[in-house]
Amino acid sequence: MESPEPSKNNATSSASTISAVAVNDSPQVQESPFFRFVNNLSPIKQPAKTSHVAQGFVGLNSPPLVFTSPRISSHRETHLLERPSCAPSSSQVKSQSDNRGKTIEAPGDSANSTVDLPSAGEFIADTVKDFDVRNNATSQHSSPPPSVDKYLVDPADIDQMYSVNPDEKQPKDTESSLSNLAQSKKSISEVDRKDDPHDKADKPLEELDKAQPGPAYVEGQGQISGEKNDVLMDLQKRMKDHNDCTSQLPPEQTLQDVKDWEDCDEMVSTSHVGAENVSQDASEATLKYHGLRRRCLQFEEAASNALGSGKSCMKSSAPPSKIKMVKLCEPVTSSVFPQKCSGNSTVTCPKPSGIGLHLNSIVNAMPPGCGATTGMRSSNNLQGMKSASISIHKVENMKGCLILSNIDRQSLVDTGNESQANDSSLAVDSFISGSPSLTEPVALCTESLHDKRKLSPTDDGNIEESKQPSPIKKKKRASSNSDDNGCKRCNCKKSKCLKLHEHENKVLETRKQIESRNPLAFLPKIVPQSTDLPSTNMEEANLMTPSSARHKRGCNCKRSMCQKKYCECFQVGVGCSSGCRCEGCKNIYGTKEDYVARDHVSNKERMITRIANEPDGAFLNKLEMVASKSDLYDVPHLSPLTPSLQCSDQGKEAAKFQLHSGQHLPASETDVDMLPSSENYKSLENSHSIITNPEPNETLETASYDWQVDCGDVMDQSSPCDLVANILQVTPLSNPESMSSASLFTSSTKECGNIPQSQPQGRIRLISGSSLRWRGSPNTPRARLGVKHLQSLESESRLFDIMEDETPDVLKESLTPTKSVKANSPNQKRVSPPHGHLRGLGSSSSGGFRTGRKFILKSVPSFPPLTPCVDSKGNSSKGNSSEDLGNNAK
DNA sequence: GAGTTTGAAACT
DNA sequence: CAGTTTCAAACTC
Repeated sequence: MESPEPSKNNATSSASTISAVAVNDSPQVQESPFFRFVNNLSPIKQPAKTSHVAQGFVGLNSPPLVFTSPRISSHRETHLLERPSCAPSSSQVKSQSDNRGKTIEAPGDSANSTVDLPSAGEFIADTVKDFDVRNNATSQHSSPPPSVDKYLVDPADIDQMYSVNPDEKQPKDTESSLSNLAQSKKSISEVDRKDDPHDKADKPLEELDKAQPGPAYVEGQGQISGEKNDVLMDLQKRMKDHNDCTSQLPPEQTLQDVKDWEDCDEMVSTSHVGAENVSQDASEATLKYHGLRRRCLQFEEAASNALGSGKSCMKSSAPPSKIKMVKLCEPVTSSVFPQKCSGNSTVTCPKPSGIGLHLNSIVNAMPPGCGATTGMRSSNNLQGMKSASISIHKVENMKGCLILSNIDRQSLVDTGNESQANDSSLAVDSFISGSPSLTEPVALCTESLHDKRKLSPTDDGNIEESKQPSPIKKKKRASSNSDDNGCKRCNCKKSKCLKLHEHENKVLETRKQIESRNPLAFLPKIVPQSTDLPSTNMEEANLMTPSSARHKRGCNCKRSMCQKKYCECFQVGVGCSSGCRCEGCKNIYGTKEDYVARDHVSNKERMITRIANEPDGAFLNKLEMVASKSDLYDVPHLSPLTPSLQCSDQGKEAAKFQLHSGQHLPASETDVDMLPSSENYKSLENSHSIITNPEPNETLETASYDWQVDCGDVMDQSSPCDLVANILQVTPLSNPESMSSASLFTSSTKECGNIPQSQPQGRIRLISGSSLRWRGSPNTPRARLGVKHLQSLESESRLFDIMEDETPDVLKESLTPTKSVKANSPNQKRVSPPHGHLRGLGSSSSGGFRTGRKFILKSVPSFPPLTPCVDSKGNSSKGNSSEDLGNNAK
């Protein structure tokens, strides 16, 4: 940070980058005619610092080709680091608008404008090219999976990138968050190369603050050609439809749509990159899209934060952290949520889903890069746009991930920067706790997390006050002697405690060493319970007790009964879990004994309540309507989509499996694989009656029967609303990207590992059925259902295996479909799944689902994987997820 | 503030 | 893996 030396840049920058730096930095270059020319172009004639800005600015107005080449190269180098094409695209659009808005304003404020402009302006031209190239390659894939790959980034690279601009990671405004993020990402590379580290740290923040989408932004939209307007309008329409359906639509679709939009934006931006201006209408539409993107991006951002949090968080200081904190808090309480949402994005605000996005942005998105364990979540964040529950879940996960990532970063970054470690911890703490002070030690961070959950949404910034008013807390803090740096002070004198600030350097070194030996060494002890389903309403928020989080290692109390601070679990305000070896546990936050049962029940209740409170009542209504209209066996108009059919089949299979094996599949698994058809859904609803009067004339019927059987148990516990809710949640699963949503379920189920999953299964199944309706593709003949059913069987069996075993090995060992089918299906009719067909649809869906499942599994782990998570990649994800889980468990 | 209790960590 | 020792924090007075 301090010294923008070539050496630093070398890691990420190419020769071109170096050259650019040299141009800017070297006095010779500055004196060169070219440099003069550049400076003349931009109002800012400051040396190196502004130079890059000027370049960016110049690029916008009159892009000198000379700079472009290095930029392009640099940009492309960082290209890998950047997430999906959409992010850049959005960034481009936004950057343009911002730049223009800034350009208008810029004259007055050169410093700020310069800062913003460079990132946006510089990259625009370059990025346009890149995007064009990308679009050629990737635009064709509207499907999420390909984009997911893009998300994969080398953590180290990401770290470097983000580390450069700590400020950028925490945009104050959600509106600006996207643009800022994109800008930051883009600008980071150049800024690092060109700018003085100080500038990086200080100015970006200012820029971000000013970069907020204001009138200037709208104005900046400028003018757009009629065609573009049409396109934008079209997009807008779609967006509106989306919004209407978004809550209803499965995350998958949402993601796809978002991506589509992004692609569209990209297309627009790229095509018009030159000097195009976007009309206000278009801008509005784009803004909406941006809102969606923002969500996605925010997830990414969150992930990025986790990755790069080290520096970004550190210097961002209170404001950014606050902002994020707010976002985090939002999900907790629905009441708060709307307010905050209203401000920024029109599209997402009204719905909790929007919160989810924000949350997602904050949390789980632990992108591949997030520290050692974060990887999975980020992907989830990206995907889990819709359900508030998902968002909440993500938020929690994000918190954990952020913490972890930050911590990890601490250790990792510390090596390079001593101050960073402290800063990162602070950032983490501040970020999590939302306390502006950034004074709490990392250890407290986890507490703040839990406390937050307890806190009312209104508490926003001051968690500390709201935390545990009990004197104990204060005492603890006092004892901990957390200093301003966020490092926990202690009185360890004989233990060579690394916490002692006196030995900051030693601490850093030691940490580094320790980290090298054990990457997870500095992970937070408290891990947010991934199984906890996100809560959209107050009830759920209330449910978010500290017990929702668990001590990573668990306590070993034998005398204190976990009622005193001797107990680590109690200390951090979390309930004891199965991992605890305490005796006579009486932890007020939750006893070990109650942990399993309570968790299971709570998850179920949360699901129900969330569904009931789902803001998107329309969606539920639709589902109900569809269900009412369609008969179990006659649902021509409802025509379940092919995926749904598969799902239904799968669900049946799952049900069969349960019946025979007696094992309960986690709902998440079934959710992922199964897209319940309307028929199935209805059958589920009528499961009881069906059971009594089964009419399995056809394979489909049989399947429904099985479902019913399985659902029977579920139905007892879950109301139709649950089914609907489950369906809603499940729906997203159809898309691979939607896996994030699915991940919620999976995660919950996973953590609940000990908990009987009978109910979850039923829910899952039900969900799958409902999802079918929702998605209802054009009519699908029953025959299809039969075929798909077979396919679904395979997928289900695999899912079963995966779900049953939380361990990665199990996940890897996808059960052969035949195995599960034979054992499970009471009705031998469907036993043999058509492999070919499955691979076509099912496998694409099932395979994709698998992948998605895998993703889910990964996302579930509270800790980010050390290796960059490959969310999109099923196999890798499986292994990683499992590994992560194992690590987390440990 | 001193002394005791407690659990974690390190060590054997 | 179990037992012991050391240590610092939590707790009590």
